[in-house]
Amino acid sequence: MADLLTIGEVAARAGLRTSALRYYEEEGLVRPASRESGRRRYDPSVLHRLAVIGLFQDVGFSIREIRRLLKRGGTAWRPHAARKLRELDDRIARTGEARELLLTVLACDCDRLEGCDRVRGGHRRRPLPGGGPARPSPRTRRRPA
Amino acid sequence: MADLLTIGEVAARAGLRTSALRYYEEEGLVRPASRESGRRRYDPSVLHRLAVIGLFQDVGFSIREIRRLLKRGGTAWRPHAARKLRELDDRIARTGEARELLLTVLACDCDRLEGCDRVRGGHRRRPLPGGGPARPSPRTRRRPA
DNA sequence: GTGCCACTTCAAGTATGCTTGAAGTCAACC
DNA sequence: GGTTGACTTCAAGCATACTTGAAGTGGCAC
Repeated sequence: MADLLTIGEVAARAGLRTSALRYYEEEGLVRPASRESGRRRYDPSVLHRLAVIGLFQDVGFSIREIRRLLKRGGTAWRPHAARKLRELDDRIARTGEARELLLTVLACDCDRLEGCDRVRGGHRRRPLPGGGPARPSPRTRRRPA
Repeated sequence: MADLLTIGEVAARAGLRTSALRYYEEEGLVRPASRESGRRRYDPSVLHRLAVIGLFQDVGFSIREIRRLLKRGGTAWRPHAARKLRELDDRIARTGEARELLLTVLACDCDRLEGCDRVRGGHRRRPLPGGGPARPSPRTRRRPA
């Protein structure tokens, strides 16, 4: 059965621009689609992959990180994934803290956010000298149109 | 008492570069520091503000959004903060999903991530036509050095 | 056969969040 | 007085994740 999708259909269903799909292909996030007279034809399963990509992207992984996660089996894939898992735990904790902070200031009406005592301790970034990237460094996702 | 900090000291304690601090001042995230013969002198309280900024930044808010949140009292500040709160709830949920997904693939050793059934449903991006920004669009944070 | 539309490639542009470089200033130490 | 080191401003550069524009192609309707 040839229930393949055009790039326009995939884009519409995934909530992306066609340019994003071409970019993902170029970056190796999705396999190059088969062609019919030059035009891309996608297997519907690409939609699921795009959902996974979108999920990881939303939670702060860069395209290169996602590519590494999705290309299983590379050397040290497992430690990489495990590291990412710990990052997610960190991220969940920080997001909870931010949520608490926002709740507090929404509730207490105090004028200075700084006095709220909510953030003290535990929020320092790692020192500059050495030690690699200080943070996971989430990416910028462009909103469609 | 003049226990004010130089920009270098603030940077070291906050885990930032001095260039970031100047940038934050320029962008209105922190008030312009007082000057001593041209050089910035910071009140130590700026460290707490920087921690708050870092926290919100880490959980996906842009500098402009953070500025709005920290400049309380502007028109519609409260609805803005409330909206951000809902965004955080979304983000926490999605991060949890990503975590589950990573856990699954780490555990099950299956070769295709697509078959894991973990992400189906609920992960579509909003349709393109109208409706404003499809996503909160977290920012890129440069890692120091 | 002539529109038209969705597609193609490729190069260049955009927004965010900074960093880097050039050129100069200030205070302190020798 | 000279050098050093941390600072100053300003302009330009960079990475990420795409978008946009130009110029052309393929197939279908009329």
